[in-house]
Amino acid sequence: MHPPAAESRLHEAGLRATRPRLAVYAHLREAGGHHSVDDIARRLAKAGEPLPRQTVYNVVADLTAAGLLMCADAGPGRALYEAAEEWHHHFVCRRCATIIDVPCTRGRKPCLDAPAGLGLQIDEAQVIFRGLCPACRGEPDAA
Amino acid sequence: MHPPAAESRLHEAGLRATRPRLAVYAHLREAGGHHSVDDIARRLAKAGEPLPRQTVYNVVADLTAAGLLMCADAGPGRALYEAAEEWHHHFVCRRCATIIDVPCTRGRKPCLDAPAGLGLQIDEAQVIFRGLCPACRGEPDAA
DNA sequence: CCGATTAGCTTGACAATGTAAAATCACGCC
DNA sequence: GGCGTGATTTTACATTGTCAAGCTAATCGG
Repeated sequence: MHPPAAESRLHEAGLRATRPRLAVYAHLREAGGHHSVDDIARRLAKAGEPLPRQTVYNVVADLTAAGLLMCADAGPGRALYEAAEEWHHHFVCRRCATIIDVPCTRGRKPCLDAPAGLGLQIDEAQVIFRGLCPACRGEPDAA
Repeated sequence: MHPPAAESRLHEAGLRATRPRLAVYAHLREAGGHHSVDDIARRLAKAGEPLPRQTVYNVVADLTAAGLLMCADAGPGRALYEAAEEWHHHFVCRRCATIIDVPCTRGRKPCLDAPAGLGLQIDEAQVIFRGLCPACRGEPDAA
């Protein structure tokens, strides 16, 4: 689940393949989904690889810069990271706050163009869909 | 700049037109742009209308629910609010973090459809554009 | 006009999240 | 083996957001 490719990709980015980095990356790949920094730290601690919070912040920042991780935009609040290969968007349920990946129609960045005339140079376009997930649609309007 | 319409709109939403609410709303309309909660509190304090932080949180939540304010998605971190009438998106500069409004091509929600087959009921789609703003494009790659 | 009820405001404390600075450790190189 | 750089760890701190309880003030019924 955590191919040695991770090491090469780190080296390509000029980063050393250290234990914390491999651990965070491997964990995100195995677990899948979207996780906050403290979430990652907690899970790694349970898995017998406790890392200081600050280290996870550093690792996550490095790996994101190296392109191994993506920071998932899901509205204000904590930053969520995921190990993703392909560019995609996110759906956030208004009721249960579940996050569901939404494949990008184009599959590459930027997948959407901003209106011309503003002089903007667009690198990427992240879409956040909001609404009700399948599970919450079925339930009544209970709080 | 803060038409009495604000009062009627509050009443329509079943809310009382109290001083804090009018102050926050008027300030956001006058100042324009995107502001965090503490930002609003600081500015109101300078303007001679100090409000407790918690009150601003309450007011902002109420006004957002009433449709007078919008919560601007601009990535993780603090929540930004703005007094907006029309649905639009945001551009965030990678260098200077400036936020620029991007008009929505459709102008109504949802302005984008998620792929079918996931069973999602989409209410709205917020797009975050990232790249370089006109000012930062001209500058060299200095940090 | 007076009291009861309710919405809203205020206060204080707290938890979560993110950031900064400095010390220690480990690897690669000479 | 000694040095220098990158990485990790530790410590401390600032910011952001939330919870709970009490108080104020506006509204409604008498």
